[in-house]
Amino acid sequence: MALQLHDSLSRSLRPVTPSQDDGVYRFYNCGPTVYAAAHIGNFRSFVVNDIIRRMLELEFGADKVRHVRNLTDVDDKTIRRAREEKRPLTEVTQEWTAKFHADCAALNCLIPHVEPAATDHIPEQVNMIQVLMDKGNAYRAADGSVYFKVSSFDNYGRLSRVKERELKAGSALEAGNTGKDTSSVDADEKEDGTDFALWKAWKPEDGDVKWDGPKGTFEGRPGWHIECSAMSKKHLGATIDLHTGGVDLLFPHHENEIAQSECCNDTEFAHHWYHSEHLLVDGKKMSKSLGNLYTLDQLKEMGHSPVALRYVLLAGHPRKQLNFMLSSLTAAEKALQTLRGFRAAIANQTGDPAKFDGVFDALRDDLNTPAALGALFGIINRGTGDADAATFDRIMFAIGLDLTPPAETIIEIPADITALAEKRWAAKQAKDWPAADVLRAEIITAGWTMKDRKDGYDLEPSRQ
RNA sequence: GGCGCGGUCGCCAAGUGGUAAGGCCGAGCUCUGCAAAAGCUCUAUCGGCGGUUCGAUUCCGCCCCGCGCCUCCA
Repeated sequence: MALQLHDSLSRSLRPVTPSQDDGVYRFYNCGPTVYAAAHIGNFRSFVVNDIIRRMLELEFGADKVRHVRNLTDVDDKTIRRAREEKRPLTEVTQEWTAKFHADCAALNCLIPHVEPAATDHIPEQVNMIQVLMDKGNAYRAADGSVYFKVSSFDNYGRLSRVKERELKAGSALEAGNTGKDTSSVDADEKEDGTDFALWKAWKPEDGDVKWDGPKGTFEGRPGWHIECSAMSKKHLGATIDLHTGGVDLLFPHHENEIAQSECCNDTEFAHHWYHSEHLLVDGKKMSKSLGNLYTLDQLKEMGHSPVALRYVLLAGHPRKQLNFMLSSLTAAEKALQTLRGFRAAIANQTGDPAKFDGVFDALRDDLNTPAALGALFGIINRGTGDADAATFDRIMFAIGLDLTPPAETIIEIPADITALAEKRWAAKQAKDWPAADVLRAEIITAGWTMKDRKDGYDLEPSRQ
């Protein structure tokens, strides 16, 4: 079975194949906006993309995959953050980029081949906007901003099936079920409500964040969507094999990218579109207002490991909303232990690679990670038999689970606890069971767990 | 209002037109003085009502409930 992925444009499962003669598969994954720590929902999409990357490597070879993921380092949010903290924009974005990289590493994500930043590609974006203006697909508004003229692109709305972006009677906004502030939406200067910004003229609140714009426009900065069009073209070419991101990017972001790129390049932008679904927390989308937003650091502070989070993210189908619960992390830690135990049990054993075919089949079938995990445990439950260690490791590579046991944390054991443990051990050696039991109870009360071995014991702090 | 998704064991979660994977929790057992660890065993008829079919959890229709996007969010 060949690798197949769902394609959002045709809404069907389509095989994944390189379209260019060099056999290199090119894919672009919309990356983070670096203004704060990414939350675990963001990481769901990056982990899913990491599995795509890994599956592509297994499918075509590591040297036949080109993976690009951008960094959005200039937009309203980054600028606001810098202004609030009275720091230069680059200082803020570099800080959060470093944090993002650290989190990705902790989650065992492979590093993209290219990680272009928007601010490093201003000329490319300006050029693209220039072309669009020259072709009549974009216009300059009175304030010097440039907008894309949606009506100039017939295919607009094909991806999202949203033909009109205007507010209609009965829309969410009209219905009043929104408390969001729409005053900052740059609607004033647009010829049509559906048009979107390619270039945003400088405003006082932008501070020193500004660049020269296309000819005849004012200083300013690029709109959000254009960076992906420009950077994808620069690093992967006018037509790419796959473009990915979270569902929320489907509209307007990806719809707009298609419009810009296809009008500019006169060729298909992406052969294949893949969108991962949202991670929900306690049944709702994460949001600061609901207070159900978690970062990797927060989970670590609660004593959970990044691998456990990765496992939890794998436990749901990537294209289905996944309901995250903290208890899932505990379940994941246990499952991971089983995996580690199995791996240790088969050590360097060789066996029948075909034994694990079901796991790879599930993965190749639109990245069905939960089914793959199910198949894996099904095999594990039938015993170590002729399990092939190398094949097992390939599975771990594919889903990116690092089974290396978490580094032994050095824990200071208080002297009084050690003393109690020594006394109990002595009582046990003397077969004075009542005394031993009393001492065990005392140790437990003190918050520690004494685990006996044949030749000694271990002490661990009791988990809350 | 438009577009889309989902409702499967206590929790998480796959799946198929022929009576439902897996993980966690729980229960019982084995092994250990106890505990821990490990091993074994056990636990669902798939939101509701109709329809199609020899047969539906799986296809169609309606209803109920939940979620997402439509607003520079992964």
